[in-house]
Amino acid sequence: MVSNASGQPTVLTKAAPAPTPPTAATTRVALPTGKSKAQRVKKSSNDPAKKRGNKGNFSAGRLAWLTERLPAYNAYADSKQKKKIGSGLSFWCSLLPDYHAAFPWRLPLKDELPEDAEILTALAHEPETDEEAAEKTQIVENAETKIMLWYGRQRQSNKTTKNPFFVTLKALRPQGPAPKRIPDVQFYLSHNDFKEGVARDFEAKGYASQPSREHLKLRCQIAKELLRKEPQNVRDRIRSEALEEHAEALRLHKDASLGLPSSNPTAQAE
DNA sequence: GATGTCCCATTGGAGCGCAA
DNA sequence: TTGCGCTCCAATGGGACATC
Repeated sequence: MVSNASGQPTVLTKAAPAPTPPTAATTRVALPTGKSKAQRVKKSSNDPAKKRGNKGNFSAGRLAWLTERLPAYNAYADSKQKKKIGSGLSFWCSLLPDYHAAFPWRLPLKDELPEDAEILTALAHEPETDEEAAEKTQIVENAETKIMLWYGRQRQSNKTTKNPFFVTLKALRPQGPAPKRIPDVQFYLSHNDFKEGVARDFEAKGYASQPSREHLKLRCQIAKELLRKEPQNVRDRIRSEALEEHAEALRLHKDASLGLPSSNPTAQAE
């Protein structure tokens, strides 16, 4: 049995990470006297081994292997064809077996492939006990989860960092919820073909002398009554036009959320 | 050189939308 | 209904830097 030299987790943990006490990294304390934060000179290292931050889950060899297949993953993701893993049609159906063939399950994620063929064979040795079989299942599932997350993140970070307008477009996205469909009676009330009729009734009933805060309520009452008296084909027309208008409003909201240009000339001018 | 602090890169997990 | 893909956020590890 090959021990996990790099101490990587071999069990998938679904529970939330235990809260950790504040560390130097999480607690911000005022800088000591001397150079301010802005005065500090950032020195970016070209040496990947000396790069700041978390070193990640994968060895350099594995990263290279995964990176090679990133364009294929991007093409698969762009196609929006969601296929189940195991269906034989998913990107993962070919990638994951290839990965496990290239990197033996007993080799810790952060360890490089050994050059010695004998060691390689030993690392790929199939489990002999139930215990080992369970361990292999966990290791394989763990690795596959990490691989899928890795690809998703690579794709996301590429999209956001390669598009210079991403931040600006994001800021311009609508903050509110999607527009709601107004009731048919409200649509009827504001419809060019019927609003005059409502106004006539409003005048005829002498509602204009009522307090202005009551006007909207009274107009709605009239519209409700008039709509009820309309023939079925008119009521159907109102319903379909209201649905159409709502669908258009939803489409515009979605486009704006995605940062797409509006098809509405007025909105474009703004 | 040792120590303390900052800050970057990466991660896991939750939650949501949507296609199958 | 299921589960994949995506997004967001807090946590983590560790190099860079300033100070003593």
